[in-house]
Amino acid sequence: MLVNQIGESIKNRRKELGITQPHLAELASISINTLYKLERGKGNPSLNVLIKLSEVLGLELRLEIKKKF
Amino acid sequence: MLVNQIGESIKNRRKELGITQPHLAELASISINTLYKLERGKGNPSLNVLIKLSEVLGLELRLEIKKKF
DNA sequence: ACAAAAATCACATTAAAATATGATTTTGGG
DNA sequence: CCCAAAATCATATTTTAATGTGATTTTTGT
Repeated sequence: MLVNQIGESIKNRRKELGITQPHLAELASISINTLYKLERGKGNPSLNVLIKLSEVLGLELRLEIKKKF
Repeated sequence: MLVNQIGESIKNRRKELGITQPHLAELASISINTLYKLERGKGNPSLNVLIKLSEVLGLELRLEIKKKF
């Protein structure tokens, strides 16, 4: 999973839940700037940021063995 | 998934493949110090570091909707 | 048992993420 | 159409991840 794909997933999930960037940022205790960059595929977020967002959004981060093709 | 769980997964996968920290660090183009900390659950690795390691280790990072319980 | 490599750890430095702020553009509801 | 909120973006500052180095401990192969 690439950086911009993660950003897309976060954004889509946020939209599904009908929350704004400012609201999500506050719920996850991160700055709106960090969230904005992440959603746009800019930057290189830390694992903690991803984990915090996952918790708020009801997502889970998994590291699995890649299926061949 | 928590930070130390990710570290464990990386370490376990590395052992499975029979690679050393110095070797994996070189293959993934990260410092052994960063890898060491990650495996020990210390620190807060960036997404790029996780992606690089995933590629070398044949893992994939996924962000899924959490199953209830 | 020995030696060499690997792993663990501390510490200092560098690079970059995270934040804060303010400005501009876009969007959505009334 | 308005206008207020949201989103986008740039820039500066603060915080911290990533690195480099060296030392110590642990593991592993012979």
